[in-house]
Amino acid sequence: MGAFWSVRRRNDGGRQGVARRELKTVYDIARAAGVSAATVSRVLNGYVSVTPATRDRVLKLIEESGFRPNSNARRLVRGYPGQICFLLANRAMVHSFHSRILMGVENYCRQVAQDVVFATFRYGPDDRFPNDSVPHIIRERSGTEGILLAGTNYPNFLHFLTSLGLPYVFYGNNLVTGSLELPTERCVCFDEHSGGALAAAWLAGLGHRRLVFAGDLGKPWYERRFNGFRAGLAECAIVPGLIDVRDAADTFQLGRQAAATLLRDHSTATAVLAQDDQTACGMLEELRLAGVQVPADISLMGYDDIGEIQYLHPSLTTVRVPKEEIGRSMATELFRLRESGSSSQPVPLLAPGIIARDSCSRPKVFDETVFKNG
Amino acid sequence: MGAFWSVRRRNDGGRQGVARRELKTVYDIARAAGVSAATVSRVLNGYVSVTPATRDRVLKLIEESGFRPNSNARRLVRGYPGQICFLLANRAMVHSFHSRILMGVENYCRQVAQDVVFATFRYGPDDRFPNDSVPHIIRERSGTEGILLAGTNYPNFLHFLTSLGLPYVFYGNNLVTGSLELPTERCVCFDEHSGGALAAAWLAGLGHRRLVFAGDLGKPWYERRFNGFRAGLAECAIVPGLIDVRDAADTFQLGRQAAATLLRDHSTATAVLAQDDQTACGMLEELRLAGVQVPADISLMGYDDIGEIQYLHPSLTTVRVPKEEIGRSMATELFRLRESGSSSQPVPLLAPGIIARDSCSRPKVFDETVFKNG
DNA sequence: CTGAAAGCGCTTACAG
DNA sequence: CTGAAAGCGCTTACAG
Repeated sequence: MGAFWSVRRRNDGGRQGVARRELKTVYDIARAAGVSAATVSRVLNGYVSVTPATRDRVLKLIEESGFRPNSNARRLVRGYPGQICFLLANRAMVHSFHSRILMGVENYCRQVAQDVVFATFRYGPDDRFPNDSVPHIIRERSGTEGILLAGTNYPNFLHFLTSLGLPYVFYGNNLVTGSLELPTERCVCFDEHSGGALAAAWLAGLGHRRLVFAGDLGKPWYERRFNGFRAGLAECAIVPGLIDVRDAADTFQLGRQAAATLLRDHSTATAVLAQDDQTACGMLEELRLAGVQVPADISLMGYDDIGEIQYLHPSLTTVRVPKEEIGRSMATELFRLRESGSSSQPVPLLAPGIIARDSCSRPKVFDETVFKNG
Repeated sequence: MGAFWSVRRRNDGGRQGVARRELKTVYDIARAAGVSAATVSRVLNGYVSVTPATRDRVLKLIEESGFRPNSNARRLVRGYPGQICFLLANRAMVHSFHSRILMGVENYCRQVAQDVVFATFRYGPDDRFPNDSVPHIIRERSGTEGILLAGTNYPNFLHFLTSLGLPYVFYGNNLVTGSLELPTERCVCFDEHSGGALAAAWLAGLGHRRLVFAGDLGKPWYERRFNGFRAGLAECAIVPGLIDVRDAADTFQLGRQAAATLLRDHSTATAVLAQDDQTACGMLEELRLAGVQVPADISLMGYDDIGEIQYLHPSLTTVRVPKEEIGRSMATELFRLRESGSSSQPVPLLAPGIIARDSCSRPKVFDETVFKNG
């Protein structure tokens, strides 16, 4: 084995940058090419004001020697960091939802040659932030263009970043503001309310008249989904039932509890919107155990469109959330912030959609009055 | 709303670093404190050779002004990057498995005050790597301490990094070497073979005598799992059946196909080890559709311990893979590489374990001969 | 214990 | 089109 892994380290003609000599700085290249460091720099940066002959000579040396410019020197002299920080707050893991946001960020940054620093941070809504408690990248200046705040956040940390003069953009859907309104500046959101309304329209369109929302209204984001759902149904003169579960160990368990409540207290319901996909998974499980068929006996809809649910049986109809787009939008917004100085106009809300799969169908007892009233 | 978000930006006594004056460099601090920049630097770096009085004066200025040192200047002069790069190769997303590895990396790096740059990269096993095709952070020098290679990788890229003189450590389990042996240097692996053997011992211990492995042996990592499984069973004089499916759209579908084959060709089997958890999910689904009960009719075991499967019904018994530990080990190994110059000794294999849940039980027809022979 | 000075490796006016 | 020189903001021998 050693053989193979060594053998291939031989000089392969310079094509892959095996060092012919030690040319580590622009001065080394300059000396070898018989030009000044300034000229090497110009070639490196693609300035047109360089004679082709000179340029070729320098380029050849660079390629042969495998020279790569020192990024810290570049950043220091250019005055900008060339990096942004994706900060996942108050989460134990990169779950599939935030993973997609991260991918959106990374994809955009790759195109604009910016590095993405990944960091995590846990804090409470009333914490202060002594210097040694915050992520390393925040403790120094010019380490990052700014912060992309994902995960769950509270106003205290946003204020802290403001006081630091550190630009940031946050994922707004999971910001906990208490009784305060969501700020619209530096905030990237998708329209949770209209996602709920879309779900309402979808289920009502299938002919459902007796609908229920199942979720934890203690969380503002779920409350917004419910409000949208209710508003959407109001247009069809329908008032949804509500199963508000707040004390579950996790959202899957919450779903199971919600389904138990559903069977007990809402036995005439023909369709349910769960607060999110994971909750819907829990409900599906509990319904199965109870011998209730989805969608034959009841239609079940999720919210988020996490990848895992397409493999459920039945596959889950859900509200699509533009996760990659959220990431991309957060990144572009941060760079726009730099250009335009301080806070620009509010970022437009991103629009959700419906992913139709197998967990929703027309209700068993089709109610003609829907169309008479509609 | 605007009110709230502005109001809190007022000076809160300097505690949160609201700038009293513009003190942006060590020279500014030095002038204000009546000392030299060198002394400010000493305070910043915690040197003991500074008079308490001087130190306090400087510290006070730093705190009041919210001064943070320029990280690029520090890195340039110190000569090390203060960052490492987590490179996810040939993957469309951060799935839960790699997400846990990333968390292991980030957790460790946070403790040692290193930033983690997250990047993705797609390439083929025969690609060359012209400068503009590789991730930005690789194109410059001193941008990173080295590369942590996760995802699926091929030797050509490792050789390329070697030729660049860029230190790296790779996640070995998903390295595709063709017919070549896995290198042990710079390689962090968990012991896939022994995970398979553990699964074998577990199932045999439950009394199973007719067992099957379901997976894609075209992938070396699944082949290693199978080999371990077979070796483990050999100790009980059992030869497992094999369902080798190679043409599935994804591992879930692969599982469904495998289950169909199982029912058709291995109807006497009492236990199955799936190549991974996702495959087991597919099998579980297909078995359910066929009216086969798990574990009553057949025991089913996964491999990986991804978080999603604990909510399955029945919850899935699986092979635990130390994902966070893999991440942590990759990071420590990279820093060790820097200390000890070039390649140190091989990294020890990380050990898998068994997570016992509900999908495995004793076989319906308990075969006494197991104990007679064992 | 502290300061003056050099230096990290680039880029960019400023001249020519 | 090209070079000499200054400067980005730190840290670190070297003196004292």
